[in-house]
Amino acid sequence: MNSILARINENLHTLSEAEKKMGIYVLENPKLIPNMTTKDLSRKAGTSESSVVRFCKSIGIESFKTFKLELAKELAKEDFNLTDFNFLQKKSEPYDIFQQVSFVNKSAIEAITTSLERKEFEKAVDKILHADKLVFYGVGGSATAALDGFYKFTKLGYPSTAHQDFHFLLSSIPYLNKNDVVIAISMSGKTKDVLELSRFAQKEGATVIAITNLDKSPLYKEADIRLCTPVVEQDYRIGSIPSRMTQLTIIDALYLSVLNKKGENVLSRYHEARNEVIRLRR
Amino acid sequence: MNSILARINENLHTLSEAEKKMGIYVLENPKLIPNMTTKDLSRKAGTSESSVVRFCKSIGIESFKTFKLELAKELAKEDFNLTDFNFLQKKSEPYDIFQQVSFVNKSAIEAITTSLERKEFEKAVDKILHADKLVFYGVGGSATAALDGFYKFTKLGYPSTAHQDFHFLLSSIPYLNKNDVVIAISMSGKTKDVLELSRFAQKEGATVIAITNLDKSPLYKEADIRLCTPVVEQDYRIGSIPSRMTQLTIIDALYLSVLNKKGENVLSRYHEARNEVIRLRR
DNA sequence: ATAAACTATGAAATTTTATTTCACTATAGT
DNA sequence: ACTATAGTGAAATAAAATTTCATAGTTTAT
Repeated sequence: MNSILARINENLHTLSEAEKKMGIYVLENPKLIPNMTTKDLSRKAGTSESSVVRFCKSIGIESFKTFKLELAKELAKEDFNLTDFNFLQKKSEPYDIFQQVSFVNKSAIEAITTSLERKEFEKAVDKILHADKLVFYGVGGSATAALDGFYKFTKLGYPSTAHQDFHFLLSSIPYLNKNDVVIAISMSGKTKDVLELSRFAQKEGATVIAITNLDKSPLYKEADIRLCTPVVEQDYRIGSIPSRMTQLTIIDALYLSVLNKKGENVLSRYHEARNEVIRLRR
Repeated sequence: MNSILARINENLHTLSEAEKKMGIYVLENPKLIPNMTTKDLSRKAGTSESSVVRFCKSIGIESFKTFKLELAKELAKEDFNLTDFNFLQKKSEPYDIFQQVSFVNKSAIEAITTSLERKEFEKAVDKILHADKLVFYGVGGSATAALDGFYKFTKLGYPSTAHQDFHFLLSSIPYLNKNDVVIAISMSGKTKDVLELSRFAQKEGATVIAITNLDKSPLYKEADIRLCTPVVEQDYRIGSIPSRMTQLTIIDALYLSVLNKKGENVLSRYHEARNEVIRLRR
């Protein structure tokens, strides 16, 4: 089965009135969509252009253009359906599991293009570029990404933190100012600690960049800049595995973009540290 | 072969100067086209927006929009080709960098199949399944993977550690026994701390599973079980980024395999913890 | 050699399409 | 009954695609 259409079908009941009309029309005429405009589609589905755009966001795709593109691609494939997640039902052999998890991780990374908005990403890079201090915060499955960000941006010379301890971290927030950035990482966008921390930081004037699922969660709504990860199949066995890959890829992209923009200035220090690492290795 | 690209290739010599530039750019970067605008493409190809539109007509496609759509569909069908990593050379825009890093990460994961040996992987799963305690150790770029492993296997009820502090960690090694496992993570396989630790652990009777590049490094030679990551392009800008993805994917696969083998027994406790997490979220 | 005719090109204008904002409505919670 | 909130489409705005047009460079005819 087809993942975008399947996703629409599954979530049909969670959608609002106008969005449901959209969903039904799309499910009935998937092949027509890629050649339609928002106006066409809104007329056919009996809604408005704004609802078309909102519908795309609701099913986890950042824009109507991307929606059309992805749908076209999927319909083109039509057969290649390895997207079947109940592989863990039966007793699989370890090596099968390895191959499946590779596939899932790969697909998750592929899907980021559908959820990450270009403009938001550019805003994030720009903000970080001019930031004084960075705070990375994520708990549970998102702690890995926070640590990774902390590690990478420290290498670029940013005073950064990524403490796990919420109360410890809280005490550092009042020292943040307008040029400081909190990177709040939470798959669900509902994690209480992450939310509290980002609210507090905003109150103190810092900017909050959220790395979170494209979904109308509190964190999504409240963040200043949103870097969205795709909503992937939620199977409890896989848990946060593919999400963590997408979070990390976004961190990677931020890091490389900032490194690229900083240019030669930072590179010489970077190399200096690197050479020391190699020297100390022996 | 691919009909649109083939058509461009065949007719390249019949095209005018500006159109030829277009054709060459499209042939070199077909995957990027569907997400580009006329402006993007005209800049990259060194022509004007009008030439982009004219180019589409010249190769027999009525509009740029249709061109993008058709190209996307075709590429979706036969997705398997290029594996070239040297695109981070020039000054790129943030969003380009994002796309490139996604691609690199994806490719790296794909490549694990070529480096990870099935038998070694099965041995590793089996060993961990019967282990009493686990120690994850990795420094620098590999610290993320160590932390992630620590986090995951703790969820499965294993007494695990993943400390950063070498000397602190050393003091716990003499308490390891035959059933304990050290997962030593190092890209190069030459990192001094990781090597020392794994030698010490082996002397005390523990088993060392190495997650390291497929290469005749000291760690590769000395480990009891080798889970090899593919050797990917070593560009200092990308650094350890793709390697870290492969390390994490291996950890994921180990985790899921162990979870799967443990079966129902562990699942009930797992769910218990999970429900608490969800409850505490609100 | 020179003018006329033609061609290719990019800048700018126009049209179309997508996205955002905003005011209004319905509905739920107090 | 009164807020607060979510959902909606009309209208405004932004972005993207397409067309027009002036110009520069070629070719052709005389």
